[in-house]
Amino acid sequence: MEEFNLLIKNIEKHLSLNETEKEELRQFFTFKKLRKRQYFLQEGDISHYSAFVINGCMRSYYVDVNGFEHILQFAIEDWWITDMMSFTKKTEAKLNIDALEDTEMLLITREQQLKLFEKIPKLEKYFRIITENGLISYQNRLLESMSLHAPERYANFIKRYPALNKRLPQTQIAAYLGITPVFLSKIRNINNQ
Amino acid sequence: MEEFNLLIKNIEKHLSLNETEKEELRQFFTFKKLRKRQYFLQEGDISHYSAFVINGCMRSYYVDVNGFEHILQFAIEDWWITDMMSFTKKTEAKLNIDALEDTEMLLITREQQLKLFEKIPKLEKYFRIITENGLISYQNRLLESMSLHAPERYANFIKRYPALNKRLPQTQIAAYLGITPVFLSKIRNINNQ
DNA sequence: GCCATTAGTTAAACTAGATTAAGGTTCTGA
DNA sequence: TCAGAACCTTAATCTAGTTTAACTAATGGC
Repeated sequence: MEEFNLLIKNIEKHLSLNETEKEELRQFFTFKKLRKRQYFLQEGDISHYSAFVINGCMRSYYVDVNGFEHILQFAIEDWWITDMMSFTKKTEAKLNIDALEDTEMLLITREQQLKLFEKIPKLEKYFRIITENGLISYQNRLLESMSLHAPERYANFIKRYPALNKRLPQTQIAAYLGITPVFLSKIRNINNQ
Repeated sequence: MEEFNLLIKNIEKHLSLNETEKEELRQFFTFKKLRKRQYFLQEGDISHYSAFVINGCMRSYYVDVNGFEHILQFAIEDWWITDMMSFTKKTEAKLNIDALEDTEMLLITREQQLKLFEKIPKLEKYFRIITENGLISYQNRLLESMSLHAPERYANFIKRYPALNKRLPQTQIAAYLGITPVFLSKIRNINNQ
């Protein structure tokens, strides 16, 4: 199937697979489509799956006591997304994950993932690297949120994800930057003068 | 050597090792002591090592353009610390790491780590799990920094690390919470009334 | 195709937390 | 042992970003 090629390409950035391995790999994943606005995971549920996005766009976010959404991650094509805490420890998810656009993805359960590591041990390396990279990007995000003002954080966001800046509504970008849409509107306007 | 026992215990929380493996493991690590205030890593250098703390306390922090320090992580006994970006990609570190107390630790280089994975493949699992947990805690910290006010973040800090709250000077805790020492003083006083 | 919801703009009033400053205490190293 | 450094407190002033509100533009579900 066409969908697997993106995943295989992604894995092959880090290690090489022979044809048998590629064939085996497929058995461990299921394919799923989500409509725009559809939930992939809701707060309080257990995140049985980790998702690799083929196309479209997802987000993971936390809803605070006042009902405000705080976006931790966007995932477009070629990215992984899950609630890592819930996925690895089978605890109730604190995060929600839903689709911002119609989205296609490949899913794997934690159980299947662990079996996969036994069947094709080098995939443990792949997921270690993916996780290292995820850790790095959260660390970076935390660092920026502590040391930069909103206009600088927005400037970095544009530089890092120019496509997302055009593709996503301003409310979502504001919820990612940790500011209100009102203030993002102000920042954008100051930038345009 | 006595020092290795803590590391082995830590590994054995996640998988079991036989005596031969324990013996092999030792070859990959070096032992190091740091005096209080001594650097383990300076911004701009390459983080050749990842450190497992045996006793004492370290911190990783970022110094912003105005010279203010923002602490990303404290590491006391039984914790790992490094600049993951620099360690895995051999890029110039953005972070500084130094000792807040006299500290003893075990070090491993990235090259040795990768060799270790070949020699004892199940240790790749160990480091995958350690990295998953690191990712979870950064994710959690980001989430709190976005959705909670300083007094609530401080309350969580006390709950999570009661020992550190007593052990560390207020300046360091403030730099971890992302507030000024002046404001932390205020929070503490309001709490005591 | 229309009405209701969602998204964006602008501006005024407000607040969490920063900054500055001054005074007091506790560490530390030569 | 003592001088400078690091640490802590309190209070006044300031500011980045929020809140509220009133208006306009774009979407989408029936």
